[in-house]
Amino acid sequence: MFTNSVKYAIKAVLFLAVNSDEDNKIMVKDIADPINVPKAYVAKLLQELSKQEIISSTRGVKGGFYLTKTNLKQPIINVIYAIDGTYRMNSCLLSLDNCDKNKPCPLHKIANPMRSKLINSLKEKTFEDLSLEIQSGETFLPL
Amino acid sequence: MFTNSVKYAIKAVLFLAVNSDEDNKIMVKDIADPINVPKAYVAKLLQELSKQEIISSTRGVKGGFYLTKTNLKQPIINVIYAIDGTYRMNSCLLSLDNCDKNKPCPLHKIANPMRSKLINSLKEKTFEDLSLEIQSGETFLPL
DNA sequence: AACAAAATATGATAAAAATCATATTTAAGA
DNA sequence: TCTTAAATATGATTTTTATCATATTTTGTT
Repeated sequence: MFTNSVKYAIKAVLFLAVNSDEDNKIMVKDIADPINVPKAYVAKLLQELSKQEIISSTRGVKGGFYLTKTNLKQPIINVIYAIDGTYRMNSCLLSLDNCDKNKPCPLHKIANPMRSKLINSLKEKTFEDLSLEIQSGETFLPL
Repeated sequence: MFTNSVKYAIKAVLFLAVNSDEDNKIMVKDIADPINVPKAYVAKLLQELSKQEIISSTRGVKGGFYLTKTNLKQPIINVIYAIDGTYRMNSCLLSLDNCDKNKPCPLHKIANPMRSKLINSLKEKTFEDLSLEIQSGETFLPL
């Protein structure tokens, strides 16, 4: 469904959502382990997310990654688009370019309503929303 | 979502569902082109599906691939499981091994109901069902 | 029986994704 | 201003997926 990169990126962002803010920046080495992602790999992903202003960072001593209030308001789908691009999430199940409502592929009717709903949820739910659910113990961000 | 291999395999199976039967076997070279998949690639996939008895084949002169009545009764998910295995389709969106109803990951609530529905549809719909929809012009199996 | 036409088995190559490594730049503190 | 600790930029390596190629086996036909 998602690439490893996106999965890791989402985990990292949610970890930041729960554990960081402007006054509590977190270094790569303190993120990688708890979310169970190789350090060098997550470093690269965080750098990319930072460049795209999905998350925030400062370098040097006392630096690290963190989320601002503004960052927190973003929908989770931003992470997916930033790392995987938009095509993968939005293309037809069989990757037929001309598949649409008027000329649906055989899996369109089966899959599309659900895919649309999923995408909408991913556009609706912000980092903050998901962070609150984790903090309330409704959901879990494990190893 | 799916690998290319699964996409190609589904297209090939549906092409056979519409165009073949015991008396009308189709050679690899006559499948590859209409479904727009490299010949050597689809050959390998068809051989694998045949070995797993998802589809039927005979070799030698007048041979080819085809679907029996029994083949046609199978759910489309069989193709997915045969080519990609079961893990990819069934694992949690974040690939967390211990994600379940009791300890849901942050995306579980968003994604799982829809994923379950999709999987159920793929288990329900047979090759034959989809073939009939194509033949009736409801859906399309294009390039 | 010999030939030809098909799938099958096997493996080689190419491209993409995942992973790892490191020199450079920036910022804080002594 | 020097040192140190962090992200950043860049790219190398490994693994997986996608793709291609071919010798072997089987089956119908002559």
